[in-house]
Amino acid sequence: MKKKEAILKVATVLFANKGFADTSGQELARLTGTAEGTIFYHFKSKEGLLLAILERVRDEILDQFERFFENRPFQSGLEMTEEVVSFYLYLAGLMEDKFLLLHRHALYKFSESNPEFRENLEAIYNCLVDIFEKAIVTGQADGSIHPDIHPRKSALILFTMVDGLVRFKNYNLYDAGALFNELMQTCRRMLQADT
Amino acid sequence: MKKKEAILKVATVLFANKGFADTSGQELARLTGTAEGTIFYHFKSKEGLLLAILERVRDEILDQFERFFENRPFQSGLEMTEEVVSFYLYLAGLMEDKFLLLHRHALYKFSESNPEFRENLEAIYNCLVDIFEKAIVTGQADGSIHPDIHPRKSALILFTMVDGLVRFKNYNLYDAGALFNELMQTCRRMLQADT
DNA sequence: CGGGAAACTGAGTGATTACTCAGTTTTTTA
DNA sequence: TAAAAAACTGAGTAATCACTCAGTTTCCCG
Repeated sequence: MKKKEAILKVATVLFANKGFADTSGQELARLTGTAEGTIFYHFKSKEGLLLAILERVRDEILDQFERFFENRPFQSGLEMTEEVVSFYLYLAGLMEDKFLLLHRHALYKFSESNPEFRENLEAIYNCLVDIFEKAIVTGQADGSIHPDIHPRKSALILFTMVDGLVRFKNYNLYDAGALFNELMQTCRRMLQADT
Repeated sequence: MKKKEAILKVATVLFANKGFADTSGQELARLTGTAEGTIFYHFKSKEGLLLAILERVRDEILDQFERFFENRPFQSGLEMTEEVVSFYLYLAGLMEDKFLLLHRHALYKFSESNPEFRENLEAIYNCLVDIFEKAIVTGQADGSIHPDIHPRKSALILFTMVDGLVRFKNYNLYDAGALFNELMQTCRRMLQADT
């Protein structure tokens, strides 16, 4: 069981940073100190290995958000939204490789032929969007968020924004950290009720 | 010259939709009706072909925005911003393959070793962000955009949002078209001066 | 211990890859 | 129209790929 763990760990980093097609079984074996055959003993194929990684990432992200919400009192729906955005960015830093992997095209390519990929991706994305939506609905109930806002659609916009920022950061296109305050301000302006 | 054009055209579609590593010279030759040797007669390598495509995409995008601004009167900076967002989304639909290609990891991987890739990517991104920034500055001058907004940073946030939506659309994750109105409303709320 | 199961090995396989090159066809030019 | 230049060809090459399999080691349980 030790080697299986090593393969999953190393493959996550390589698939995320080098890409699925550009990572060979040979390289994977070398870096994990295993024989190439071991990879195919534990996983039926390279695609199967990627799927196993995706399942882990889904579990981890869903688990992290579950723990985030445990016994956390929010002053208002607007504050809840802001804290979720903040936590998402924190998580993307903590699990950088895994979020990078989620932006890889290989996942979406396999999704077209293998429903298991799509199910896992949908579970992750829906979890995130659902949380944003719930926060907006809460905010509309307590008056901190403007009633004209469409909860689902705005949740998607919010997600687009945050996820896009993570992408920029991971690609080193712009200094995403410097945009944090601006992002929070944008969320507030976008959502808040008239004062 | 006819075959070179065909190779560039077909490779753009394949690299964008199948990926760089997953597109072979053999397939490219078959679909363009050329011999595989022809590809390497016109481009020194597969990487060189990708670079040639990227240069075309840059030229095309920069050209499109130049033409967009020709003799176009904007009522205000805020309106200008909204129209730029709108045009960006229109362009992403018109040049779907090319925008899909811009989200491919191969480009960013080559950017690390080949400065020509990075220069072209930066030219594209800076063009887009600069336009957003200029629109915000204009809006702050004419009073349609809130003075507290940081032009550059907000331009980046705006770009993040729009580009993220394009990504969702291209990946068929969510119906981006349905989010258009919400996006425009978000831009307005995010930027507009107090009323 | 003993023995069966699970984990692991690494040489081997056929397919595919990017790229080359010597030669042919087409186009341009004088 | 002849010669030079440019465009094009496709068989060939060495390397790499994902994956297999027959055999070995390690582990667990009675």
